[in-house]
Amino acid sequence: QMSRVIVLVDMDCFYAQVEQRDKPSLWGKPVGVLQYSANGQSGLIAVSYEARPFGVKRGMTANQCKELCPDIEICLVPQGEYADKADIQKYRDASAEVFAVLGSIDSRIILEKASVDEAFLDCTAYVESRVTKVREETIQRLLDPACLPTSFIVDGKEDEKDEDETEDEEETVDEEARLKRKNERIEMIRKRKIEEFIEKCRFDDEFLKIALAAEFAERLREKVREKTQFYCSAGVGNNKTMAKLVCAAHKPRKQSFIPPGSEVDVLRNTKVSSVRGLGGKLGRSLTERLGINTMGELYRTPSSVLTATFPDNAPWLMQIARGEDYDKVDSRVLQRNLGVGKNFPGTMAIYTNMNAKFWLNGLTKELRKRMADDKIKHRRLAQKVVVHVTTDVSTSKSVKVGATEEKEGRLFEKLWPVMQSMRKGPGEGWKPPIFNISLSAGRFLEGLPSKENSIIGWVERRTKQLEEMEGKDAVEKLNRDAAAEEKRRLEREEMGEEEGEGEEMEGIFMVDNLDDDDDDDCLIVE
DNA sequence: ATTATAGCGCA
DNA sequence: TGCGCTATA
Ligand SMILES: Nc1ncnc2c1ncn2[C@H]1C[C@H](O)[C@@H](COP(=O)(O)OP(=O)(O)OP(=O)(O)O)O1
Ligand SMILES: [Mg+2]
Ligand SMILES: [Mg+2]
Repeated sequence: QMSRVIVLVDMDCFYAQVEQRDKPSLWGKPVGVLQYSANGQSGLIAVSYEARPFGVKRGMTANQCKELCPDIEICLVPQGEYADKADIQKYRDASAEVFAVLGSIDSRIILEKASVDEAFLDCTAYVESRVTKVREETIQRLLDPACLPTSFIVDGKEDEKDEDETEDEEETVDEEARLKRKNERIEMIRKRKIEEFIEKCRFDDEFLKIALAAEFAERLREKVREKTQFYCSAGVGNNKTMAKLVCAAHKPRKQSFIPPGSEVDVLRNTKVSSVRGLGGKLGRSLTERLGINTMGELYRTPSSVLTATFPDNAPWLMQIARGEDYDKVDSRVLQRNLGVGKNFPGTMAIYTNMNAKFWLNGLTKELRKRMADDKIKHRRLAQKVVVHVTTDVSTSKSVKVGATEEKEGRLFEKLWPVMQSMRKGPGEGWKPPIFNISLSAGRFLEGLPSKENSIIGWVERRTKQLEEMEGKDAVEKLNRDAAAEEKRRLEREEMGEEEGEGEEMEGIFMVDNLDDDDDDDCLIVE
């Protein structure tokens, strides 16, 4: 089949950049983002590039990283409102800003949200439409050094000759000058390789399509930077696996692409564990059972051996080793489910009925807030909530269905019995002890009942105004304010009795009236 | 390390 | 469809 052109965009030290933007004095400084949990368990979940040369790594405690990098600035992940837990909403909001840019460029591009900070883009249709343009003009444009200013070719021949540091013959006293000359040489090699690549584009459309996607990615990244202040990196390849792999080759603030046909060379010395899908048990068992450490070794393993050892995975493994991957870019920017959860490790485990109820209650409130946000923002309602309880040995899980629509206010009453059904022990105690509770809402039904439309309509009009006047941040806040109001409405409903439709409508009318008060952002006037 | 998501195979 | 399990950020 026709070859595809895939781009993977991944934000650089994403949460750290969010904190740097929040507090601009942190730009250019070593920054770590620390996730607390009052358990005393806490670790870094993001580390700025300035801190990485010190050896600071994700997972380290504040003390550990202070030892390696005394000047590191530690930022804390916000805490939840209802439960003593981390709340990463601010990073989701920042992610939404980035995706607004990614989705606004060209309607022919298929966009898949792969995580809070990365996206796959299928640019095939877009580049196909540009391959047909006058070739010489395109080539001249691409040859301009300003066209691919942060691009690197990755062909698997990197450590052949002068590419890496061949130490200077002469003894230099001036460390700075030495470094400068080294960088100049790296930049020279970079430019030469790009030129070689572009020259191939004259007669080879496969090369040209990659180059056009790289040009596109340069512009896209610049636009992300303009609109959000965040830097990112990108990888370009013929499939998701290669795009993702090559993105990591040059980071931060850079992008990389593979000359068509060099995939196997790029993979040759790649550790299996760094390939998407092989970072876990499968990759480990490749090493343990067949002694395979690199993708080159996997490539050379006879298919009979692979089939005998991994019958289910052998076909996929052989494709991936050849640099082939037929996984499609799935046009999807919204999450399929949303959840909250908390660990209770070791001695923090939950042993009592009361404690179980306490945490389920807090987590339910956090979930309900998320559901209210999602409802306003995406106009959809979760049809299913899953309660997951991890105990001693077996991780038990149970689900709960039921039209959650409009019943969010009674969520806890619904979930508590589900949770109790997982209790084995009688009386006050809870057996077996619980090490994790997580809740997740999903199976969304698109669209809202028409009775919802008043508040939605208000948000829509207000969104337009704010976008013009104040930008994306204000819009995110507006959505949350509206969700908060929605939540309060549900709480009133929960409190009490039948609760008149009148009061409800009144709240919304008041909101409606606010429309003309153009300087008032507040939704609630009670 | 902790807290999120997504997707697969099986019954 | 529910559940356990795997993989990833
Ligand atoms: N294991 C984890 N647990 C919790 N949060 C995580 C974990 N891994 C990553 N995150 C969060 C914080 C990261 O800033 C964000 C994006 O992850 P990721 O892209 O892997 O790293 P990064 O963006 O911090 O650095 P890089 O520049 O290497 O991409 O997701
Ligand atoms: Mg990243
Ligand atoms: Mg990432």
